[in-house]
Amino acid sequence: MQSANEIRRQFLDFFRSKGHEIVPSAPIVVKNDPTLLFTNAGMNQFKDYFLGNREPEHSRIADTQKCLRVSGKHNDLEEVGVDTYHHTMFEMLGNWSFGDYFKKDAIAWSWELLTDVYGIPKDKLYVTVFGGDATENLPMDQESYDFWKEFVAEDRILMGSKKDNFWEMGDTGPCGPCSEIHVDCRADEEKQQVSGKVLVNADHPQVIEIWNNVFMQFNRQKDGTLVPLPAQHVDTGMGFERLVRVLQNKQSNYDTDVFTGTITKIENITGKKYGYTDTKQDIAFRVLADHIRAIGFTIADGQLPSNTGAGYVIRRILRRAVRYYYTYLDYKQPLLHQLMPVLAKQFEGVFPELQQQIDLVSRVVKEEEEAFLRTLDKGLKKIDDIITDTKNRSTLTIDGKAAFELYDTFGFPIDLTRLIGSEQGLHVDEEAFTAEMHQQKTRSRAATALDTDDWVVLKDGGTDFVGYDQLAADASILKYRRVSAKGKEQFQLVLDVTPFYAESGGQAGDTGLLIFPNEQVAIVDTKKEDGMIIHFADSLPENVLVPAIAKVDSAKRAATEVHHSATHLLHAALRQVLGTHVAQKGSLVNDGHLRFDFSHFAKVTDEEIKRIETIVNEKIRENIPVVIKTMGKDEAVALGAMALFGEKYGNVVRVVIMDAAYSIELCGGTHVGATGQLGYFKITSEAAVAAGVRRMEAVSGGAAEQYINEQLALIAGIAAQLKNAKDPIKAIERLQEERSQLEKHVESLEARQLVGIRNELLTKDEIINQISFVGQMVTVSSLDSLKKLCLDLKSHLNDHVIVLCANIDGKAYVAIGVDDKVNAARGLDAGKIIKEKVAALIKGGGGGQKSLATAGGADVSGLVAVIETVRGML
RNA sequence: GGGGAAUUAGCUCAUCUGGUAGAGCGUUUGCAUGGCAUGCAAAAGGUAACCGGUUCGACUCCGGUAUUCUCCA
Repeated sequence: MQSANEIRRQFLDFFRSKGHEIVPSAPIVVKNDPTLLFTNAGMNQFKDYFLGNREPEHSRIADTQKCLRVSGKHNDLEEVGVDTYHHTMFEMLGNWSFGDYFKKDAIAWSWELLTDVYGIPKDKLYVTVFGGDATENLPMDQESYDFWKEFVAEDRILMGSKKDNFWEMGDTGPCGPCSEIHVDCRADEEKQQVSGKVLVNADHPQVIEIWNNVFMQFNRQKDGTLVPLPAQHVDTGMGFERLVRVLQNKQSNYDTDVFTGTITKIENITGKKYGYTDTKQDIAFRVLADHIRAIGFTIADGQLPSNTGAGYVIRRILRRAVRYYYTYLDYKQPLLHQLMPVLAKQFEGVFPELQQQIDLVSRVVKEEEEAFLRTLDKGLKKIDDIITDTKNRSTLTIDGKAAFELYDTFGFPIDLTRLIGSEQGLHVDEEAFTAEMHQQKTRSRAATALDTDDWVVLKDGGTDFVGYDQLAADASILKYRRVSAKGKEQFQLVLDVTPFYAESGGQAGDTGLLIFPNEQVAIVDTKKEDGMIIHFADSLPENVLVPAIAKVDSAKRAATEVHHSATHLLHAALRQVLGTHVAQKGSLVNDGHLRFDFSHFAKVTDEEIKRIETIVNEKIRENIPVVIKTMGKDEAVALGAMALFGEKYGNVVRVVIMDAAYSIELCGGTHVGATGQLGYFKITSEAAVAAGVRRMEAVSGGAAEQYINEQLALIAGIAAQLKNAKDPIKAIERLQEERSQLEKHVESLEARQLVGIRNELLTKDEIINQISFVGQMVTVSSLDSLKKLCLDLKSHLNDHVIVLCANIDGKAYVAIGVDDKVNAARGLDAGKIIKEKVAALIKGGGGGQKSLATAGGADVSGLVAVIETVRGML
């Protein structure tokens, strides 16, 4: 039996032998594309070639691409693991022709690979071709049909609908018919009963599509018409996991050696056995085997779990995995991180990025698991309360609102609530739960509602970016549009020539001015979208057709460049001081400061920070010229340039060098001319952002100078307050020490004073009707002391009624204590006495308990009457 | 970006509707045992995140700030 690794190798070898260039997988995490969080198809990284925005370096390419799908028509996260063939992360094998070969070769090669190389019996295969569509006026794909006829019996060539066999990238753009290959994996007796023909494209688990060949031959215009493309392309995708399942003759993707390694490991860890069935326990095995791949490779590509965007998707996948092992494998500690080494080893030869960062990834996963297990623990406590409450209300329905609160506020999974409820014979009010969920979604959408007008196109063409060399340029507007969010209106402008740097690689977008003959428009930000440089403005010029001078705010740009160059110096210094495991995990550079996230497993000590600062400042004083070159990627790597995990680089890269022996980085940002321009560098903070990831913030240039001045002013201020003590720190320590001693002293004095008053009051005890009565005016400093005094007296007198009155800062205060026995025998209640009798006498309010109550009021003259009134009640 | 929640002793957390801030673990001390594991007893430890308001009285109610958690986008 061929192993999965051999099968993958054979695919790549086969297409290499047909003249294809084999390229690495693009990162699974997509950056700088707001429409896509993850790579979800093999062609993603080649989109620009099909759109004609970029020229491919090879006309024939093949690869295996890491993809992730967590939503879509057939791929809901909650379904993964339940069946035997859906996945979150999967590999897509693909071969591409960019204006090179077309239908004939693509069809012949796919047949050759499947039947000759892989040896799939021909009578297991069916193919589909596009059958035409009358409403679109599209003919049937006769060409493909004819090419297939050479290999396949005609009754195995099926006609497909537009839905299944016509592929489009979007509403407009390249599109064309496609041809799929399906495999019938059923047993012979089943095949005799029902022909595989009718099961193709019918969601049968054993009759499955394994390969899709898309033939891009049209371009769809905005008006919906189709124009033949000048260059025709081939885009194919073969699901690797399915292919392996077919070749290894298994019923389920999870029975192939793509997954058995991790499943065996899970068996070892949990002591449970995988049983190939649909029990919850077996589903849990599949969920873990699937999810661990998605989690491992996304983190290796630099995306940490978080509470927004792509990071939130990873967090959800990870938590679903935890939920399954926690509930169905009865394993209550972190498990996923233990699988990571097995996975990394398995993919070492294909996707080495996981093995290279195995410590970091395992650590991040473990920490994330621990955090969620804590969340579960807290939720379990809360759900106990909810169940008790439900039972107390003598109903079997758990309040939907309560279930939602548990989910929404405490992150407790709703399916666990259902499960635990059902163990107690309860069910969740699903309708109310869904209603709450709906409200939450509506609220969020309303808050992020973005109203975008259509582009108003003035001129065709692309943008020429000149910002590396110039800070001003003559420019005219190519197109613009209005965007409004939450009542704020903005305009986006695209220029034919621009010196404005769009936010990228952590460097903030430029701001500046568009200077027209009669007016100026402020550019408040610059960002990239779909490869366009978009300038944000709060208003439009009167006449959008007039050329302008586009002028970048040069002071701000310069300050930003200082921080960007400082980031490179810092990165190199970190690797020198902490070790070469330090890799960039995120970066932010603007005119005010820089922020740099990097992998490292311990707090950076004060001493290390000093050494890092020293190195960077030495490099600044060396005044090293910053050399920027474009060169081949291989050449750059050979020079020792640092490239980032999870970044996709073209074959020609921009390299920033600050002393070839010190710092060489691939970077598209803008920099100072020589390091001396940085002036000074200072780290302002160091902290953890996630397991194994630290964050440093620093300032350089003018910002550093300002920072130092502020710090010095602060110290001067402190010293002045301390009367310029020689050692301010010691002076503060002494002050704190003195303060706490004084506090203790005052406390004990007061306590002693209260004891004195108490003893004196005890001598004034009168017996009235067998009740020990104390009613006196006292002098104390606070209501609290009055209360304490009353409590103290209570513990020294049996069968007591105590009334203490005080004038504190001109306000009247009363505390009344009644012995429990007196309360029971005579019905005297301190709280009631205060409310009903005392409060009115002193023109105030009050209350308390039966045995002790307090009141306060404005009228001090009423206090004598208070004592007499209570005496009268005995 | 929007909603919800949490913040109390060194740690983990109680304190039902406003009315005397507690427990377990840990720490210290003493006692028991030749020593250790341990057992018993006692003590110390609090600006209830921070700021403001309502109230006779606020850990508790209201507003703001900070940090953390969580759901949605």
